[in-house]
Amino acid sequence: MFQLKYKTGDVERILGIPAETVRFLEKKGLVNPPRDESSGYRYYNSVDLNKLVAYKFYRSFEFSLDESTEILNLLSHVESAEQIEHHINVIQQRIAHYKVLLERLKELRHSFKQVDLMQGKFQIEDSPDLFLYYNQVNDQFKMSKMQREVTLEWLSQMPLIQLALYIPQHMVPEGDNVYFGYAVRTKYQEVVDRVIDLPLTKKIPPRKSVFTVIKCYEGERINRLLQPALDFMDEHGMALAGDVIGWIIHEDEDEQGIVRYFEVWLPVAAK
Amino acid sequence: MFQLKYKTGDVERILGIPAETVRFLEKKGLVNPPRDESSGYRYYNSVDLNKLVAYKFYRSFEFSLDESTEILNLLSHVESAEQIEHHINVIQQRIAHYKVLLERLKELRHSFKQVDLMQGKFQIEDSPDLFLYYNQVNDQFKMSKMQREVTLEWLSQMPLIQLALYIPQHMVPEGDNVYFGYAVRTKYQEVVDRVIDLPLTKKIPPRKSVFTVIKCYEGERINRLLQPALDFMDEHGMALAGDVIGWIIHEDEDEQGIVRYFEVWLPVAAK
DNA sequence: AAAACATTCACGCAGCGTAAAAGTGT
DNA sequence: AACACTTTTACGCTGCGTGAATGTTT
Repeated sequence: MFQLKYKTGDVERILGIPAETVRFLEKKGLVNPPRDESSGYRYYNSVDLNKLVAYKFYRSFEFSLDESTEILNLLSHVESAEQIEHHINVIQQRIAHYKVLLERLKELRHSFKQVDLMQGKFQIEDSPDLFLYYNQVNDQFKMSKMQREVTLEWLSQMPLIQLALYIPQHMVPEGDNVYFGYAVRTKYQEVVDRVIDLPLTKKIPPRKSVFTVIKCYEGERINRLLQPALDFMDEHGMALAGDVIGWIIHEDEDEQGIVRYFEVWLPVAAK
Repeated sequence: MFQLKYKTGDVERILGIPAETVRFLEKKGLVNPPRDESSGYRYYNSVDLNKLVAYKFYRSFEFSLDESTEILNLLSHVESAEQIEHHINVIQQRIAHYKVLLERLKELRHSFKQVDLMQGKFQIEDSPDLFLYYNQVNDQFKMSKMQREVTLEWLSQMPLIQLALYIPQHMVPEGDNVYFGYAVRTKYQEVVDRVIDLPLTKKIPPRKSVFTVIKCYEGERINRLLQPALDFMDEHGMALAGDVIGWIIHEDEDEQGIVRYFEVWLPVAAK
């Protein structure tokens, strides 16, 4: 009752690895079971089975198929140890990356919460400390070689950047010019290092501001929608004291059409 | 010199998104630029471009294409906020998962280091605290329905499990029986909870042991290779006091053929 | 003669990128 | 007429899984 050879289906039954997957892994060079001459059937032995298990083991660390196969078939224990060492770095970087994603996701969640909390309401707070760059004026994108290059550098820094807007003080509330681009909080130092010397990129220090959320239907001018914030300043003995910054939170659609929500900060000073 | 419409190539130049990718994203329903009737050329406006940027933004959080498209085109800001909330959980779980991987990788690194440090050397230490199951005796895999099911449950717990071996005390060094299967350290409580009541699964408490690394060429019997460890015990006034456990570290190939390294623990007591 | 296998092949998934062939714009 | 540009189509990548059509029987 000895059975030291296993067919593809046996492997599937014993290890739960689908037959076609086992054949696929053979094509990739992981195992190489001998064939029965006449039938073409593959016969695996216990070493093959354990190699398949070991393969699953390495794959579960997210080593690639090729890496796993190398470790199991090609590399000495010293070389494998180096691969593992390297993979430890990969995983550590991945953890670091996800931690940053998490922080940014929480910022994003905070922004979304502002929509219902702050629409039509006003609050005095320091504007975020950031660097800002724009490549779009109203509906028109800048297309010079230089602007393209700078834009690509900025876009490569997602998701640490925000899709930002910028309105010069003298365009509030009667002007029409709105500048769109990207912003990054200075706390994301690695991004700041990369954009700090780029042309058209400027530092916006935190300033005492009126913060609010703007609801902007299609065709409406953001500039004019800032009027209620100016009124709020007026009531509280303040006046606009600098350029407006902000960023988009979301685009919704309701019965009245497409609507965009923006967080905005309007710098203020005592009148 | 107004240009409010952008062709696919313009998008590529301005945003660095390859033209074919932009068309692909159209097929997926992210954007829907109008076409020039006669030429079939697509014309994008600034809203399209910003949607593509926003898409990249959400993708960089590892939202799927479908999720990103939903958030940008279908969901209200309240629904989007829920998606983000959910994604925060996803990312948190991913971080937790990678932290476990990292811990296990460091254990793996430690095992590989033992090969050069402990080959032919012996050390008294407590064996690891673990649960163990086997489904292979020498070269033969068990194929009963029950054993298959238990095996699958164990294999689903990778990479928290080890590919283990087990040698009954009376098989050392003269016997031939070696049992192969899987082990998990008791510190991985979530795995232990799943295997603790499975048949053929037994708890191996930590025991004072001789620890060493075995180098085993093909055809050699591990049982006999344990003799040096027994000699070491003898010299130090100890004797084998229980079943041997261990696990495979790696399979190498050198001039003499295929060689396997195992970490093994041989329980001891004073003679 | 049928049940229960095994084989190969093609196609599917995500999320694009690349290269080819044919048509268009200036 | 040259040349840059656009279009569609098909195929590649990773790591498999599924299903069909055909052949075998440890």
